[in-house]
Amino acid sequence: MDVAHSGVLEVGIPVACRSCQARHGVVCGVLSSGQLKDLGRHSLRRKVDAGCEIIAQGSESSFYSNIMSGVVKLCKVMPDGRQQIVGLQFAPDFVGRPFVRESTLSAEAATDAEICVFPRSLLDRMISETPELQRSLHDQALKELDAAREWMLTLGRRTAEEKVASLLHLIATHAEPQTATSTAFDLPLSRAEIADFLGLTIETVSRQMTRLRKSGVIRIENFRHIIVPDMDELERMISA
Amino acid sequence: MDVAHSGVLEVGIPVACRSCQARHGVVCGVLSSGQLKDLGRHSLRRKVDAGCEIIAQGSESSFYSNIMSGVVKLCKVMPDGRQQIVGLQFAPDFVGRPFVRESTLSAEAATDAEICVFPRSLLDRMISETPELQRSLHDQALKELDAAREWMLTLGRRTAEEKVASLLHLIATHAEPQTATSTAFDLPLSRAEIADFLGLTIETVSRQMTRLRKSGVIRIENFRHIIVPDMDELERMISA
DNA sequence: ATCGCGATTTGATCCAGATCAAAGTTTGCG
DNA sequence: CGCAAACTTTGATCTGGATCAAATCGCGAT
Repeated sequence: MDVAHSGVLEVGIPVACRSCQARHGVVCGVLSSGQLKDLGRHSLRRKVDAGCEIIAQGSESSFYSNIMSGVVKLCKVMPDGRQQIVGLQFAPDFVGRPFVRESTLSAEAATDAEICVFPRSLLDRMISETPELQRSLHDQALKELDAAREWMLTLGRRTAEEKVASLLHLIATHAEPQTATSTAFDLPLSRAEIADFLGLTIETVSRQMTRLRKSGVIRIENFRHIIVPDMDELERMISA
Repeated sequence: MDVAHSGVLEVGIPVACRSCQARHGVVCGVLSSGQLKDLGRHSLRRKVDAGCEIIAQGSESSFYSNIMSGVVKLCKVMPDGRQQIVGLQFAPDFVGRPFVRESTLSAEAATDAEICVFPRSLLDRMISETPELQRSLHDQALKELDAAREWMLTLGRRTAEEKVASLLHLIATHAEPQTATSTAFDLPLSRAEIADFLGLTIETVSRQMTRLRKSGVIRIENFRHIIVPDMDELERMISA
């Protein structure tokens, strides 16, 4: 995936990583090379393991990130422990909510991932000053809004089988490589996480998965690796 | 509600309305008075009846609107007719998706409403040129994104009773007037629309409504008019 | 007023998906 | 290698909400 497209340019000066122990990152910057000077010393590339919480729900976070590789899940949990994944983000998405101190959701690496971290104060200022950056973040917000609303339809009106098919379609669409019709990919989510994304239980997810396998829509290897022989067939299941 | 806050200023020159038959509107404009001159002759205020479709799903729309009064529902429908309301908008929200030709959802007046209509081409240009407008639309997009994600939690993880309580809470929160704890309001949605917003059937909505009434959380008059004696109690039901 | 029709409520029954329970599988670690 | 803990699948049963089926209510038109 072309990272430069996202408005993120990698500069490549190796530095010690301040926030994660025993790892090192490289500096990266945002948008125009004129601004790289500003940002250079304040941002860094960082590796995070699967399960690592990038932003905690209800906390104030003092930084933003760009996803360089891997998958990040956005999650809301209720006081009694019920939880719902409200979005998946892939490279080169932006993580964090501009202009607002406290996050209403948590962001957690679903797979091992690399992110590029920026201090909030700096980036907030840059957003106000550079219209292209504002526009690029506005575009991503609108894209995420479309995705969220599409998922509301899935959560509210689709059956368990359609939900699972929708998830597979979503992942397949965002995880290359794919041939013309046949697609293979690794699921970035466990069964429990899939259940939390679809508003189902793990048992139901598992059962629908076997159902799709038995009906020939997908093949499963290693729990995680999925093959979709015919994407059209998968799309037909979603009736969309 | 303070409409000027939204970046919309009403100018108040009466003109014939081009798009709706037998009605008349008044010109209104966007943001700074310097730009009003530009926009003045191209936008108009318009009354729409409940049920009127402002933007059709899958169509290209050539205008944007601002809601001056009333409630607008955003709706997605599947080929087989299942449908899901994916958002409610109140004055002074902006309706329409900047920069994208085709809408993935329909916008329909849920109540009689007044909207202020702008030609797309003009506003797209203005958005690019005026950072405050861009910023204001960016903010609304982020607000809608938060609302959509909150609703995903409701759709995926709450029970029917909690869903209905969540809806009442949402409406109560956006429809004044309210005293310290007691609140009264008119529902802008029919039972069928509530069902489509909550991912339930009308029968379940009706049953949960009576349940809330019998347990004393709400009082119902006229199907449409609801009284919440104690908002705290309603909030406790949502566990949020 | 009364009629008629659509919206709402209420009741009876059904079923998709949840819950409870028990095997497999996979992975990491001593 | 072998065991333990976590994850996944499969099975049996239960249940919240859907579906099917009547009433009842409210409202505009005659």
